[in-house]
Amino acid sequence: MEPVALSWHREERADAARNRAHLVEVAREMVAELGADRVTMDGLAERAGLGKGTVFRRFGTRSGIFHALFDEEEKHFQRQLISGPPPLGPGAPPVERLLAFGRARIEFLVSHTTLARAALDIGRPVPGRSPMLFHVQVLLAEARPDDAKSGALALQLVAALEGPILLYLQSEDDEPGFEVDDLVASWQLLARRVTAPTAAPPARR
Amino acid sequence: MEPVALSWHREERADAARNRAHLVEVAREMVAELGADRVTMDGLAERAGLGKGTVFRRFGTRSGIFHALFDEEEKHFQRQLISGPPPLGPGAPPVERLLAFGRARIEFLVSHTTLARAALDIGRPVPGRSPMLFHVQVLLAEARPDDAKSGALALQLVAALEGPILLYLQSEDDEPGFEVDDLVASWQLLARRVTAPTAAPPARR
DNA sequence: AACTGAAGCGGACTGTACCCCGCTTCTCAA
DNA sequence: TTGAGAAGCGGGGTACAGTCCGCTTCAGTT
Repeated sequence: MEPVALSWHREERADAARNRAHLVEVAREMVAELGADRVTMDGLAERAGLGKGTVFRRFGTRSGIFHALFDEEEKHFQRQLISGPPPLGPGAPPVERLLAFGRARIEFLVSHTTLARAALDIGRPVPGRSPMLFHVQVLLAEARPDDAKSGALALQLVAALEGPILLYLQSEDDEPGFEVDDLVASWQLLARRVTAPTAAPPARR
Repeated sequence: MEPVALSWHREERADAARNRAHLVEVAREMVAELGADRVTMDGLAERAGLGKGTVFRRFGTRSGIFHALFDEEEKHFQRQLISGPPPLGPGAPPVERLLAFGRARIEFLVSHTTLARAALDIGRPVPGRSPMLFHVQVLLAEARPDDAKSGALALQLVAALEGPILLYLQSEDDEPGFEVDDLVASWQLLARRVTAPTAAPPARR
């Protein structure tokens, strides 16, 4: 009888895992040293002492590398959300948590802008099942159980949060653009108003 | 006395303008025929009977081509905003216009997704002075003169509108993802609540 | 320990975005 | 009409992302 595949994913082989870890480490060095845009696949492979094929096998695409790097940072952030102290973590009322989330997320993204942007891959868009999305959706549902059924609202709030930094705003140098505090304040305004109890029944039409 | 440069931009030379127009035309054909991702600079140059250098001189970058194509569509859209019939154009109360804008913009982006995405260029982000941003900012200021001072709110609402389509959503094929109607409905909810008269004075803190 | 199929590896190869620079064409003023 | 300088043009050159496939290494099995 042939072995039944219980998990969809066979474990990564030991040497492969070793190489992945090493590549991530070297990549981080190179990003720190040269900036993300000067990191090339060939350069990374060479400096890591591995073949180019290996790099691509591990990360699939150039932005895959930055995605991997960024993901490590994300994990720290997510840990705050699920087991950190309130109001960011559990234990505060949903709206409070939403507001805290907004500030924390914006500050996080601002301090990781280059990586976050380098990790973006147009054509293969951000996975629909992102933890950020889920988090906002849950909080939203707690705060206003009536709406938010489709998840579109959560998606849009996340986009309102991340879009300006990922997509629209000149990251650094030259003119000021927007201040972080403005973004935080106005997202919090948005979140508060969306979750505020509706005074009158929703307008006809 | 040497001539003073009154405008920052000397007019484009006649042959150059001719070439640009021709390139745009050929590019549009090729996009329709092959899909945006199979349009190459060399291919475009060859099919247009021009040198590769010329293509780059005119559009600067690959996504520049799609940007040019997309801009033409945008112009039609913007015309609706500034001189079309209400509620999209002028003549309706601001909140009505905002709601109409949301629907129109989402439908517009959905029907031009591939071009819009191809026009995206990470690294050189969307110009801060976009007409969309301005439009939303004005309507917002009319509806709620008290807040929206920094413009961040308008930016975030635009991001909420465009982000899901440009960045987060799998554009076509496979599973449903989100329905356009969900996006429209929930953005309108967002817009309505943000502009709704606040019941109580803004919460302390 | 030896075997074996799967997983991983390397690096030559390909396609393409973007640069460069000598040559051509335009524009405008005299 | 012509001369001069600027703007535009072409296409070969470069660098890099991503593919391919024959060889090597691993990890269970006997």
